Amino acid sequence: MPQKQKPKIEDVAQAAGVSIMSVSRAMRGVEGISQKKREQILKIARRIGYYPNNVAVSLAASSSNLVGVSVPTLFGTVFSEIYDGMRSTLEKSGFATIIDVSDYSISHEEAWVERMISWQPAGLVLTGVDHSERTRDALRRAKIPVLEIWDYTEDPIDLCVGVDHLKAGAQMGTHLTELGYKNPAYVGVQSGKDPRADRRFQGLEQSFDDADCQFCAQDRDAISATFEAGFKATERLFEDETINPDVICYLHDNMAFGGLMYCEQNGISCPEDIGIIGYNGLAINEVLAKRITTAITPRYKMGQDSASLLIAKILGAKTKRTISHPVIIEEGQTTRSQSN
Amino acid sequence: MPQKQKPKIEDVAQAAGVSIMSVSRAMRGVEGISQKKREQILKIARRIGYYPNNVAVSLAASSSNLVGVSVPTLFGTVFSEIYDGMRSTLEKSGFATIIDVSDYSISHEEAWVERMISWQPAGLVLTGVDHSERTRDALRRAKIPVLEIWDYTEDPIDLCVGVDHLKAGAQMGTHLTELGYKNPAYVGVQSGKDPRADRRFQGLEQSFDDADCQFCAQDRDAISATFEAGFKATERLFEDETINPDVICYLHDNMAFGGLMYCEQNGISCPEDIGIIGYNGLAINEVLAKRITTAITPRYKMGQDSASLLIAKILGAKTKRTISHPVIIEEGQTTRSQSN
DNA sequence: CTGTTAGCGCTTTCAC
DNA sequence: GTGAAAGCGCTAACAG
Repeated sequence: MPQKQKPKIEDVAQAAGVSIMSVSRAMRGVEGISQKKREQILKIARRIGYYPNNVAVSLAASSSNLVGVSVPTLFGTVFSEIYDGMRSTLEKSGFATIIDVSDYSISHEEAWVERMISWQPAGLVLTGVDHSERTRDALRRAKIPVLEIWDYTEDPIDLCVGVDHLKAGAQMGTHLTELGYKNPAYVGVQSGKDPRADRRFQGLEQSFDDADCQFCAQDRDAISATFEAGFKATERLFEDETINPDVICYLHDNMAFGGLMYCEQNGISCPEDIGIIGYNGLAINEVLAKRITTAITPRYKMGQDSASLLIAKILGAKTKRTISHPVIIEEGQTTRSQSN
Repeated sequence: MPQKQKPKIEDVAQAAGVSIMSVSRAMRGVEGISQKKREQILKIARRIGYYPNNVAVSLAASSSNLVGVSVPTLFGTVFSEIYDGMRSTLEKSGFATIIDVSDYSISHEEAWVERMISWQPAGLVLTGVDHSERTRDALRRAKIPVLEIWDYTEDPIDLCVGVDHLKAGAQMGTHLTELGYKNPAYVGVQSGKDPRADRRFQGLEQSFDDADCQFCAQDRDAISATFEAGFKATERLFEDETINPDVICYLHDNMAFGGLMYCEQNGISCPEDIGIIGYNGLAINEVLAKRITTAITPRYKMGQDSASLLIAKILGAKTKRTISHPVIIEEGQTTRSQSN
């Protein structure tokens, strides 16, 4: 019969006829107790429905099994997938995650980090490598393992697992110039909002520059990278008769899909009249008659790797500090060689 | 100059020349301290960079500002959107969320609830109304406010905000029979995996039954409701020449989109040869030439309402126990009247 | 291997 | 309005 009140460690100790320290050791699976006693205690704990109070555990041990994760958004599946990979791996090692959605705001992230540190988390995961000085300060002082994800730097606060977006942009640009595209347009969001997208854009620019081309237009009116924003931006692009791109580079597959839809619905043939390239390699691509040319990012895997690295660091194991994941250019049917 | 060590309440008290109790009261914004003193203390706290240790706060107060949220999946944007509405509302009231992804497993949920209770959360949010007896037991004993979301019941554990999926299914079915469809097929996932989808299916069945029709086929091979699963299931459906549906009801818009793609790529005209109906009203629909007929669920709003209700309950305010959100049938271009 | 003694940093309670 | 004392439930450090 379970008791009325929530059982505490003392109740287990009493029921088992041992000290609370023995129960503590048994529950945590640490050394310093005989195998026999441990099993007995665990059995009794289960019987009376005892679960350690995590709050008390964390206070006494001065650290919790919480990991704080800050992502800019949960829309668009990109961060959902990264997070999912991370969460499932962390969970296996007994960590729980507290999530934050910063909406791409550095100051939001800053406030969250400060609040989060009050939970004495075992680790913190931040998206990107752009943080406020105050955030860096708080992190430094708290001495908590910090992992930066999605973006890549050789010189992280602590650990970094991500994609070199500058390089990814350059790869895409090179791919396009090799196909013979000469007059690219760009569709994205407000400059400064998404640093990774901005870096990819720079990479694209460099590659095109190397081929003596430059962007004939940039549409950055969108607030977020949705299907509809891609559709609308493409509409604006084609309504302006002074520009005449041969390929449109979209921030993201979802925007690219919106753009593709605009073209199909307005008699613009792709890839004949216009090339389209996205980014990420999202699931929707799998079912399209005309698969979008894109750069595939290994999101779930990245999440898993991130978690492994962070766990290693938390447990004090030696690990590399950074992992850079390459993107894979996937040639779809929305681009083709221009040399005919 | 901030100190080397992480400042505690005592440091603030010393710096301000008051007792730690005054600092405690000032920080929490509770009564029992003069306005003047409070402001002084807060200023000093800010200056030396003091943040209350949440773990200690929670232990002493026997309750935390954490809210646990369990969702079956983060793919497909449905739960991301609900969660986002919830999170943003909770955050405004100072709550942080710990998320769980149960992968539609009741036993996973059970284990998580038990672990989560150890954090003395202010509240718990569970997806659906199907839980193990042991989960219900643990919840009852913990006396924590519990909110069930997405599904709907008049008799929740505690609070419930969601959609009546049986009714939603029936609405869709009635819509289809009124259009004159007589020979429906169903595409979903394994029966028992997603109780809400099963309930919608029942609703569909009832409506069709009322019109003396029944499902000519059901494809439930899929493990999850992805674009690709919808595509493949549709392929299987059309490869079987013995069945000849006039409309396919999909578990979810993503599957419906996959199905639509299969049709377009295989010379099957929609809505001429086959009708298609989805569920949820996802963002992708906004940019399609042929918008998918669907039932729109107010996901973000539901998240906000959920959070408001839970917060009210946590703060001890009187509120209604349940909110049922209606779905809105949106007639797209993938169905049409059959009476010609 | 086992148990005792001090806290972890804060809030509750109860004096003043 | 203010502060001293007594925990919240558990673990670290030590002693046996």
